[in-house]
Amino acid sequence: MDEGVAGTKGEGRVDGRVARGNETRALILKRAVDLASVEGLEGLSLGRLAGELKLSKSGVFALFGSKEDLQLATVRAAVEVYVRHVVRPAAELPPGVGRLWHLCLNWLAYSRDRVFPGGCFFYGAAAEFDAREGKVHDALAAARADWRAYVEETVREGQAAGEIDAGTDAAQLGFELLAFLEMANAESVLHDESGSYDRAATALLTRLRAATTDPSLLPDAP
Amino acid sequence: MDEGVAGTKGEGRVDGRVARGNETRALILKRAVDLASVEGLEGLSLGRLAGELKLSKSGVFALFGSKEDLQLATVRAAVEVYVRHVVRPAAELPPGVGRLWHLCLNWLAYSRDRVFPGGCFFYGAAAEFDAREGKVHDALAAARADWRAYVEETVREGQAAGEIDAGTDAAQLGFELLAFLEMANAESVLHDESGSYDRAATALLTRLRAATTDPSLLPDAP
DNA sequence: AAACAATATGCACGACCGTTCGGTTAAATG
DNA sequence: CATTTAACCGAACGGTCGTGCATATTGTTT
Repeated sequence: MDEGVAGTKGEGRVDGRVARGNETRALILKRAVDLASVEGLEGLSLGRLAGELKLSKSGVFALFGSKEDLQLATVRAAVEVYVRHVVRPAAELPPGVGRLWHLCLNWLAYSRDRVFPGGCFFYGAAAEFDAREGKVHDALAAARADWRAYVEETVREGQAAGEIDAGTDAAQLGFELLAFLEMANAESVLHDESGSYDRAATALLTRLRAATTDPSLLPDAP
Repeated sequence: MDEGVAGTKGEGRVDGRVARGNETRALILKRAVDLASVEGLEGLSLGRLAGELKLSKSGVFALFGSKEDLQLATVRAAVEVYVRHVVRPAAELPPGVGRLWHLCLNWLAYSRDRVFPGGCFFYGAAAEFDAREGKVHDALAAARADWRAYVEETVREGQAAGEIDAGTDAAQLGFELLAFLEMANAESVLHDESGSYDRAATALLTRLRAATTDPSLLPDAP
């Protein structure tokens, strides 16, 4: 069984020591996701993390158990940030092509605003572990599969709402939209430039217009 | 001054020692590009490289001068492979939308056939160094810029040949085509699957059909 | 044959890596 | 109160990393 919130039992009482530990863990992970987005998950080092945060290396180690577990925890922490910036705001909108469009816009903002200093965390991490084996690869593959499935579901909801052509292949449309998003991130980070986000927005809008039943639901220009 | 072919002077005579060195260098780089495509350019290690090839670590080191120079040489070696598999075969076709289409097909084959065991070398390497500074980043950024410029030039040649709409924004079309290619590579390598190449081909063909003046120049299905 | 140049090696270095272990401090428990 | 439990530290371990350096080997030049 998994404790949703660590330390909760019966009433809201929490062990003060565990609470302190969770705070430290969160502090470490906050730094870890930023570091990993630039240097990679393998570039994470217990010593460096401890040094920057003025903790002992063995203390950091003890809080996670192993480097691999630290990497896995870092991935989970990045997922939370991702959901907060990209998924949740769009979920508040009614299903339809507008929600899909804003999902894309949120993603572009998440990348452009450098929520992670190295651009999209998962772009870098997935590229780093795509051809390897192990738990970290599996966690990243699962995270990406979830994200793709969510986008496809959003497409299907748009179809159910009558705003997206019923004949549209949801997986195909998702593939193309995500391709534009990731391409924008890649170009922008590599060349330290932001024009690619406009290109992506143009491409996204054109593609969505071709798939919607009512173009007036989408803006004229990005 | 840079020697295009090392050791050439006056006639075609080559120093036997230099020739041997070049062979060893090529042997090392052959292994290095494969290794780096899976483990990353930073994951390259002189000791491991030397061990696998039964050379001494200091010998490998002396041949390149530093790890950074080894990485740069590895990037150059990967460019050669890339040009041989993707660019050159398409350059033999007449300018037009057909050349552009085959450029994309070559890329898909280059990725799908795992010319590098970890998928497209530059996808991984660029993601690894995109947010860093230094010569390796610059080399990768330059390589990618060259590739994009080449694709755009191919688009413009197609326009000059009257096979692509004159009103098409070459940079925008290039952006979208490359997005599909890289997305296919990313999905395929991460999930160890090959269906994404079909998706990419479908997307590419649809996009090219929308931009060409004569759809009969393109196949009906990928 | 002598002088030279380039490849390749063996050995050692300092730095950093993840990990282990014993010990200290402080909160919860009885 | 004493005891247990959890966070955290300091020091050390075995390994690997990139890098120097002195030297042997091999090919070229005069």
